Amino acid sequence: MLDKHNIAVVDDHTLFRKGLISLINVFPNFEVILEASNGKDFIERLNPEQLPEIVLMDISMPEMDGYATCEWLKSHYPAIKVLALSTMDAETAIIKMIRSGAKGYIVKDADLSELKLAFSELLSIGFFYNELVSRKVIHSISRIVEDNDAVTALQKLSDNELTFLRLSCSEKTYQEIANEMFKSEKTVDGYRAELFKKLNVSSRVGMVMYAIKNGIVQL
Amino acid sequence: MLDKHNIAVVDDHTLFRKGLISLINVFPNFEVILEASNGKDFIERLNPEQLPEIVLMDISMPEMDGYATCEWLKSHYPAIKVLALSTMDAETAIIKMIRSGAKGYIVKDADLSELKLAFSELLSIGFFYNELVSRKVIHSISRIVEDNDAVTALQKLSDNELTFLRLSCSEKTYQEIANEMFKSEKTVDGYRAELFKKLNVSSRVGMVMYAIKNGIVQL
DNA sequence: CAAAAAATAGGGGTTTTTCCTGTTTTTTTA
DNA sequence: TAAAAAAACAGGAAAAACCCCTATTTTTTG
Repeated sequence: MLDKHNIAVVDDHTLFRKGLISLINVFPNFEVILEASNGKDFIERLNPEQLPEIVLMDISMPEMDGYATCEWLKSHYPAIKVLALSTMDAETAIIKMIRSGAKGYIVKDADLSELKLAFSELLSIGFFYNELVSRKVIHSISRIVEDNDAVTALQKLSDNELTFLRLSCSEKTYQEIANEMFKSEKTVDGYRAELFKKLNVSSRVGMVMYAIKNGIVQL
Repeated sequence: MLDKHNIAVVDDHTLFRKGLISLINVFPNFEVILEASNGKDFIERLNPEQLPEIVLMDISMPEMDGYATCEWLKSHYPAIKVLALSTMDAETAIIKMIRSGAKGYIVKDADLSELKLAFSELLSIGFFYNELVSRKVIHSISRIVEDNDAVTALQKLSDNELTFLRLSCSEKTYQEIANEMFKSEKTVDGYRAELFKKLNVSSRVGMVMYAIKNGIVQL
């Protein structure tokens, strides 16, 4: 009788999670021992007596997203391998997830055989990067510096800058935004200038697109 | 021995589709008889000898999306009930899908019992709208006219307007866009004015947000 | 073909955005 | 608590965006 490998599945979409689990449990040598709907939930449920070897983790989740959870795992349980699972094949998401410590990346429209392959590779050689990911990574090497800026920029925005940025994603004039924030128009012009520098943009449109791209505002 | 109800599942994310199918097949009175990765694929596989009663359909898919497929079904097989399945709980998506003929809407983070309930309701009373959807629908009633504009506006944009709109989603000035399009700045100013009217916006930022919201440009 | 519609372009104006340069006020920190 | 740093505010000016009106030219259509 063989020892099954323990898997955890973290995804906020219940139907997807349940379905994935039922698929994995059909594999003869893998078993899902833990499921959670987001990073916070996962950490709470994590039992040190029975740790998973592989965590299948979605990127975008409420409460605590894939990046943060991956970072947490890296520092608390470095032996646990994270396989990032996402609909996005966006370069930035892949890079960011790998930076956060993910050992592999698989898109949701992959097929079962690829998932199985990913599991095996993770257990044998410790990582799994298919062609898609490799291509994206190679393509991004030239842009790593900018990406880095983009990733860290978010943390450095002040509350006022963030509020201003959100309000700018509208048809309001800066004058109207100033009124809404109970600030002088010259003050918000300062926020604008600061944001242009921090986000590396040169127009309000660029700023708005940055905000949308990085989920600072939702449409 | 009971007759199982036939279900079709249309979703481009293979893992999700396969998982969902394995979940549904556990239901004693439902059986998945058809799976497809997008609308076009679905129509090709559809066998008039054995039609599904319910089609679980994703909204955003390559080749042919949920809206178009739903419209096609409405005119070709009006008896088949579409249950829209999406990660988005955006009002516009729900409304648009219902307009296209979907008989129900369920988000991907619903749980299994809700899916089962949706199936039963579809078969018994012909539709399924949970509170989430109802709330969104009610909230949108006041805005149906505008939504209607938004839905139809897309078809009415000329090639030049579309090109201009896409180019506007950048930090280029209108002058630069005019050069790129080999048009006078006054001409593109005309496109701008026309787009403001058609999209019902009053600033470039509003125009850009419309374009992003409606998938005219991708980030 | 002639009328209508759409695309192109211009003139000239106001408002908003962008970009300088500063000063004053508040907050942080050594 | 005094110095330093950060935030708020401001004048002025150029660039860009926005707006209204008119006038060709091209395309569509009855």
